[in-house]
Formats: sequence, structure tokens, C-alpha cells
Amino acid sequence: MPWAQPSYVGLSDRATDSCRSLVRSLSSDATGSLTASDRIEGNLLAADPFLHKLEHAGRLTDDEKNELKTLAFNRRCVPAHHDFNPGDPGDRVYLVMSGFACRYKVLRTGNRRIVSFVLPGDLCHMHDAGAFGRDLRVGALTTCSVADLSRPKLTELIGSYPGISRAIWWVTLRELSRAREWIVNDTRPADKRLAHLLCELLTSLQQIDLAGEHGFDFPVSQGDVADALGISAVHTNRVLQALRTSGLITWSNQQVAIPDVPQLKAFAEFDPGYLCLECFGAEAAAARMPSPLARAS
Amino acid sequence: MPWAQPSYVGLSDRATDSCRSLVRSLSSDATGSLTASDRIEGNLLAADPFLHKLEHAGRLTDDEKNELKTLAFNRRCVPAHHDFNPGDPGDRVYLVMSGFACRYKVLRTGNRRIVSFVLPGDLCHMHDAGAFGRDLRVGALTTCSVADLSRPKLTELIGSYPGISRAIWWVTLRELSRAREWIVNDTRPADKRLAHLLCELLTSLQQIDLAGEHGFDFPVSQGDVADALGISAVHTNRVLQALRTSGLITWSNQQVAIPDVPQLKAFAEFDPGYLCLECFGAEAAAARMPSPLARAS
DNA sequence: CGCAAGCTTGAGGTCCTTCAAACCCAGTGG
DNA sequence: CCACTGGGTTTGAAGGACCTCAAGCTTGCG
Repeated sequence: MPWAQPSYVGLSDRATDSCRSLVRSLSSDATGSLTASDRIEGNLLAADPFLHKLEHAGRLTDDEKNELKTLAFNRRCVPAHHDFNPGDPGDRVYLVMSGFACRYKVLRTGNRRIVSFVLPGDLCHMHDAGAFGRDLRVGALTTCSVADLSRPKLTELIGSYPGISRAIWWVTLRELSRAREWIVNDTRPADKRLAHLLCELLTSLQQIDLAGEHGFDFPVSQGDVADALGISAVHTNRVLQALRTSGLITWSNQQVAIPDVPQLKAFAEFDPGYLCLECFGAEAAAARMPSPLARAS
Repeated sequence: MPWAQPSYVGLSDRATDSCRSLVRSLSSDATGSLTASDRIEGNLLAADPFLHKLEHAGRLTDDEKNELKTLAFNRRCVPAHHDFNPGDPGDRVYLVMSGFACRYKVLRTGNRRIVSFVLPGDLCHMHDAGAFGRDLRVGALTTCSVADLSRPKLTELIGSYPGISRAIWWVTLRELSRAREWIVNDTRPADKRLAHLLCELLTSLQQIDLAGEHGFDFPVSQGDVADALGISAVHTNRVLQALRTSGLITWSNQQVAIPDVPQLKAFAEFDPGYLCLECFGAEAAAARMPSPLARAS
């Protein structure tokens, strides 16, 4: 859908500042979309889904975890429909603590294409930094709580700690795998495309305890989903209703429910392999592999 | 386009073996699509585009280059329309020395979607290995000359040599950046999509001296291009002719010519930034950055 | 209450697909 | 030398998927 640039880009206006002071003055439980797993306990990074997610690549030592926890030097709130990096200092990466965000590009037609969702516990503006992502932006779809991490320090940690290096490799490779699956998904008809996206969201959110067996909170508009699917908002709506009437999903009050998950997955041709939830588990760490690259099939 | 699985998959048949013995018995100049930059000089990896490409991430020391050169333990020929990894030993990664290849997945409809091209000097089956790429395959579009590299040794080198680590990071991040651009490209109409693909090929091939100012050899069928664009072969043809009659390109005898490159790039909205040709140049190496992650904008 | 944002529905048109047939060309065998 | 074959390209016609424009509706909120 056509995308109004100015409201999204030039972000050094009052909205941001008021939001920043807002979040400082509030306890995090009061900011609306902050979740139970999003607590501040003495430091800015305690008990968040980030470390949990990283450990899918193999266990981290206590040292490594402590180092990672000290990375955050700022915590702020990004309102919906605003970019994370208006000024782009470049010396930091962003860690989403709560809320839904996305990476996107804007075409010359004014259309926006979302290339990936960013969920709580996801790092961004790391792989996409510098010359790689000059035209790639990160924006909040809902109000997001974001921690700024020091990029130089993170880079240093990657060089010093094999567990951290392995974890960041894992995150990066999964992002690549996911992007390729999105390319494949773009060749499917719109109904399967939407179904596939919902399956991906379900499993990704389950991984961080933000989804139950049969559904999840999803405070994202149909227009945003349309931009992620690469189809129009109107057609997204029609396809959504087709899924509804066929009983595959329900979606109302910002809640998605999937009564028969295997059925939806079959319909969508969804194979979670590309998300690589199982691949670098305990055995990888036990084998003390320096990086996911070491893994054969 | 619908994809005949059996002819592509079960590859332990005579065709492969005869090809392998073929390439052993031939000087590399005689195998058809081998190029001038594809010479064997004492070892299997001399003077190929691989090292040249890696040095875009920053200079490699002589030590590092020598280590990389010793990685290849086998060199073989993969005939067109055959997979690289029929048996998938998993202990190796593939380096394309000449020819055009692709990464692809096959949908349940039988359609194939190509998610990226693999050009001479490209590594594959590295990021895509293991659980990440269970359904991702690598196949030759034309006859390819391929070197097998030892995966464990490469992993070791990544851990030991900062220059190699940086280079492999760079390759990976560029692949991610490229995948995201392909997602974006999927939202453009077919004519711009094709134009964008040709622009990407032009600049990528120029980087390894396989393209001139205004065109390149492209012995790939329209059907293959269709699978890379995610549109049908018939429509690819029609769109191609539209580009031809509008004077933007010519394409015949397996040769693509682009009389006015800036014009085509403008038409395609092509911004080479995502290929990151300039980003980790001499300055990055001079600053002795451990990895591309260190780069800010 | 009234506004704004999002959702829903309708109608008409465009882009792209499938099916089908013809064509071209290089290679093969009689 | 020519007929045959097969892969790739080209063209036509009909249908479906998806888009845009536009209006009405529903909901939350000041």
C-alpha cells in the first residue's frame, strides 16, 4: 500500500522525544504492549527473550551472558509507525524488547515492502548496517520497547567469546534462511502466502512464549500484513475472509486463532525447517563448535 | 514453471560419473563454458575469482590466501540441470569456478523458485547447510566447474584468521542483503523485475570480469529466468520482448546487451548499494576490523 | 457526538497464467 | 542431403488472480 514518507521518516520531531521521556517516566508494565517477560531487574537486559533466543545456537557461559547483559546503554519506546533509526548514529544496534517491528524498503511508487518482521528478542540494524542497508529501514508496527546496544562492544564480544560468535552467526544465518523462504513464499497464491506467514509467526512467537498452542496476540493492521505479503490491503482482506470462512483461522480483536494448526500448516506448505529451531542445540555446544558453519546436515 | 523432479534429483546415475571422468580427462579449456579466468596452475584454486571477490571485504594476508588455496580437494564438472549435492556428504562446501548455478526450492505444485543465482567465485552450501537448508538445493543452470572445499578446514580458518572471518562474514551479509532485495523486487511489475535482475547480473558479473560495460554472456534459458523472477516462462518472454522493442536491452545468442545502462537502471529502480561493492574496502582492512559487523554507516 | 483509522464490500480493469500450437535451430541418423 | 527430434522461443486466446477506485461500515477515542 502507498506509504506516506514524511510522517515516517523525519523523526526528530516532538513525537519521539515525548515518547522517550514518556517511557522513562513510566514503569515498563504501564506502557501498554510490554509483556510479562519484559521486566527490568537492576539492569536493562534482564530476563528478556534475547538471551533465551540466542541459546538456540548452543549454551552460553555465565560470563558470556553477563557480558551481553551489560551491552544495553539505553532503553526507549518507539511509537507505532515510526522508524527506529531516524538519525542513525550507526554506533548502535537495536534490540526489540516488546512489540512488533519490521524491516522494510519503500519503492519509487510509494509502496512499502516489508522484508521481515522483527519480534521481541530480535536484534536489528546489525546485519543491515552500513553500506548494506542504505535503503533498508526498521520501523515499529506497534509501540515498541527498544534497547540500544553498543555496536563496538558487541563486535568485540563476537571476537572474544566463541559462544557469542556462534550465537550471532546463528541469528544471521536464520535471517538469511527466513529471507529465502519469503522469496519462495512470494510465488505462492495469496491465500497460502497469508497462511504461511501466520504459521511462521505462530512458531516464532511460540519460541519466545508469546503464543499459545492455537494462536497469538497480533496487534498489527491488515494493511501492514499486506505490505509483508506484497499484495494490496483489499486483497489481503478478501483472502483473509476466505481463510476465515473455510475455518482455517479466526482473526478479530487483534487476536489470531488457529483451531487446527496441522491443517493450516499443510495448507500453507509450511515446513519449519528454515527457522532452524532445533539445529544447533545442546550437541553443538557440547562439541564446542566455533560457529554454525561447522554444522553439516 | 513446473519442475520435473526425478530428472533433477536422483543424480547417482551414469550422467554424473561420466561427467566427472570427462572433466578429468579434459584440459579445462575444452569443457565448453570454462572461461579465461578459470585456469589451473599447480593447484586447484589458482587465479580464480574467489579470492578476488573475498578481498572486497578487505585485504587478505598472503598467509590467509595460501590457506584458502589449499582448501580444495576435488574439482569436478556438474552438467546443466543437475544438482551439486545429490548425495550431500555435508562435509564440504562448493565453490563455483565457472558456469551459472542457482539455489532453489521446489513447491508442492512442482514449480521451482530460484532464490539466488550462484556465479563463479561464489561459495554455496555453506550458509545453507544443515538444518537451515534442508529443502534448499543448489543446481547448475549451465555446465559448471565446481571445486569441493573441506568444510571443517574452512571453519577452522574462520576461527583462526581474522581476514578470512571478515571475508566470510561479508559474503554472508551480502547474500542476506541480496535476498532482501529480491523480496522487494517481487513486488515490482514483471518488466521492472526482469530489468532489475539483469542490472544485478551485470554488476555482479562485472565485478569478476565476466561482463563488459554494456552486456554479458548469458547462456541461461528464459524458463530459468522465469523461475528466478517467480513468473511464468510465457510472460517472461512477453516482458522480455517489451524491453527489447523499447530499446532497453537486446538478448540473443545467449548474449545480453544493454545499450544504455543508466537508463535501464533507472527503469528498474536499481541501486547497487545492496550488493555492497564498496563497503569494506581498504579502510576496513586498514582499521583491522574483525568483522563487517563493526561497520557503521 | 463526531472524528479518524481500520475493516469490509462492490465493480471494473490490468497483469499474469494456462493451454495450445507454431516456429526456430542444432544435433542425429538414415 | 534430408527427415526427424527435442529443447528453447514465440504467438494467440481465454480465464483467473489481483489491483485500483470508491463507498459504506464498524470501532475506539477525544
